[in-house]
Amino acid sequence: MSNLKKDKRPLEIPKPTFERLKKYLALLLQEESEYISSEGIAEKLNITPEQVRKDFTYINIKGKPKVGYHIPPLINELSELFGIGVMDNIIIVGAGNLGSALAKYAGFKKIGVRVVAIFDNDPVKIGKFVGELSVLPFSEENLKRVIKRFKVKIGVICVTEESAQEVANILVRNGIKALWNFAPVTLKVPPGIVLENQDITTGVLTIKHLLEKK
Amino acid sequence: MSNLKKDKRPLEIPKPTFERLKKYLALLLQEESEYISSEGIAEKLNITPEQVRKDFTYINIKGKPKVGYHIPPLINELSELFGIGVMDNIIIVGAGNLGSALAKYAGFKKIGVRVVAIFDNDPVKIGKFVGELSVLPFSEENLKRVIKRFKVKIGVICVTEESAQEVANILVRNGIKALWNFAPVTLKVPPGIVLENQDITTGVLTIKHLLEKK
DNA sequence: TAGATTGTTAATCGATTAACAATC
DNA sequence: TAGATTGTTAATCGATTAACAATC
Repeated sequence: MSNLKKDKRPLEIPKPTFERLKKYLALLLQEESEYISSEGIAEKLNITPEQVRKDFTYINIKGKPKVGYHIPPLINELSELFGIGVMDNIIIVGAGNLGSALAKYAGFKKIGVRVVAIFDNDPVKIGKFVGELSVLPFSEENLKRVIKRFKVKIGVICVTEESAQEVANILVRNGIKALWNFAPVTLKVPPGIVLENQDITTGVLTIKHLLEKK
Repeated sequence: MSNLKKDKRPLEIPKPTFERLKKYLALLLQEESEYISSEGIAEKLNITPEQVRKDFTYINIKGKPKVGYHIPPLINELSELFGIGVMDNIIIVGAGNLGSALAKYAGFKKIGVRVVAIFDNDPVKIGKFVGELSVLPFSEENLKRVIKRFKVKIGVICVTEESAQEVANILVRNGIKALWNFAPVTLKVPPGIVLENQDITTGVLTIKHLLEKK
């Protein structure tokens, strides 16, 4: 366990800090140099170096004055925080363009994620290959088998908004513990199930708002 | 202009409020009833009704005690805030699965966004149709022409991380004012250019972190 | 050593929550 | 009218910023 202060009280990472830590990790994974200063990080993310240093007090790393932070251990520490060391098998439901894009996404490996199956109920898509995976029919038997065999905890929803809730129900019923939802719907899930909505349109709303102000 | 208080001082919408307003809008667009209470909204988004009411003080709407908020005017007000009334033409660079998914995404209309062109430099993809659009060769001439003709201000980057920065440079050079970046890279853009990074992996990091704590 | 950069504490700022009055 | 729900002000809580001491 890493987030202990000297006095041994574990401390909760504030939400905003947590979000920034994700950005630091993404940035560091791209970095090629060996060391980086708080200033270096701050600059690329449009925040202050003080912010960066403060955020780092929540994880167990030390920088060197005059040098900055050694990147590899920093990546390790952040990786541990996000549970990247443990490889999680995930399944994707919906083999449309979005589902296919995710199934083929190369960056998952770096963050401890492996796509083990992709499902669809469109006969045209079933059996076709998406990257190295053949599209499986979305039946409860198939689902059950895959989830059991690969100990899958995370299900990705890439279906239409009309089917999203039903798919969510089926996944949860078959033992999925977390849903990563790309459909533009507000899903209802039982307590204890982790739900992460990845609303793809929100970004463009921010852009429109910013452009309007000019 | 809508965000004035009684005393006519315009007031900045706090960032967290702004983010929630986006969620309210997404939710309301799915809603079928005519009225909704702060409690009704709060429940679906796992926040408190007080939060919702407080947030609404930043926009120009009034609810009715005992009834709640009338959804249509609420949607209008939020739409105005995000500049949804004005239709923005956007172009997509990269006709892979992700670019294609976006090009075909039906929900854009609702938020005042229209995809007018999709580019790629892969000869295999050029000329093929993605929805109703034929993939255009990614040349500066084509780009210039489309941007001028459709008054395009927003460019979407759906290319590999290797080409993303170069594509960004070319878009900006040809008059694009805002970039919506789906490539997992930290782009550098000149001041004045709006940059919105849509890092698709961040969601799963949150999931992994939450699952780990159990 | 001098200087740069980290790490930490204190002060400020801003957002959330609580309480309650207004109102349909 | 009574009751429910909004709207707003004040109190609390939490995050950011500033200042500076520690250290390589």
